[in-house]
Amino acid sequence: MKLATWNVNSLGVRLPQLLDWLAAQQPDALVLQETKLTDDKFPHDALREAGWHSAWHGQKTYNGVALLSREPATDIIKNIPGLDDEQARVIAGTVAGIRVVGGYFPNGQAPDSDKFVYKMRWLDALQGWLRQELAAHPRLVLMGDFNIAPEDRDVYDPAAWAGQIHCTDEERAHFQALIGLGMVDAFRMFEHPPRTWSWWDYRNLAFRKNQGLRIDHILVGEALRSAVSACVIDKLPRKNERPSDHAPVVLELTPGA
DNA sequence: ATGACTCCCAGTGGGAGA
Repeated sequence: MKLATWNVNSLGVRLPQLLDWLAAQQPDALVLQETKLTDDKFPHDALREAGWHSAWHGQKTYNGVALLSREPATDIIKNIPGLDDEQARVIAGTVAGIRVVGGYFPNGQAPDSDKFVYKMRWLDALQGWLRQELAAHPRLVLMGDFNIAPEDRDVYDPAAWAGQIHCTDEERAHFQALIGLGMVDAFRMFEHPPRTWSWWDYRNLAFRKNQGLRIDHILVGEALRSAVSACVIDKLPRKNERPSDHAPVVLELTPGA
């Protein structure tokens, strides 16, 4: 079984690349972030014609998430229950017995900003909800654009980024708190080349120079740990013309485990 | 050369992303 996450930075722009990637990768489920489409503009017909079911939760201009799957997802939840949030950042559903939670975590902009306060409040709410969700659905996968680089080895220039957004102690503590709920960072279950990132700035030739961050993650509930057979970042779409600034992250689970 | 972005909605610039 293959699950994946991809921040597409505008589904309107990236739909052809998404269809190509789906055809090549054949995931069982894929969560998208930054669709940047109101719900009436979601391209469900084009996806359905290509063989994919969709659930989506969007808004104008910013944010927007979706859950695509070969089989229809059930028990769909949009946003964090109990959190009063105008921003479309979460979609969850059950696919083939796996509880799939897709999230577009707030950016936070700067540690001294109102947006950072919102990021902390959002992370608190996510943690509270996921504690319950994991209890109800131990076979859970949380994936998406976390906008957190968990460790210095997830940052191309840790000295320059020290204390900066994505790298603050507060954000990293929240990442560890999610792990503490009983999940594992699937990427770190395996060896990878150093300087493996999931995001590269559009500016400064960052991709060519491989200056990036690992901020897109897949956390797997402990009940699924033994089923995890691979977790990789697929850099290929970042080499497209007009790419997203993020690369997909892909998880493989052993069937029947 | 040590520079070099891309969305969106606006409306010929500005905010946001990370």
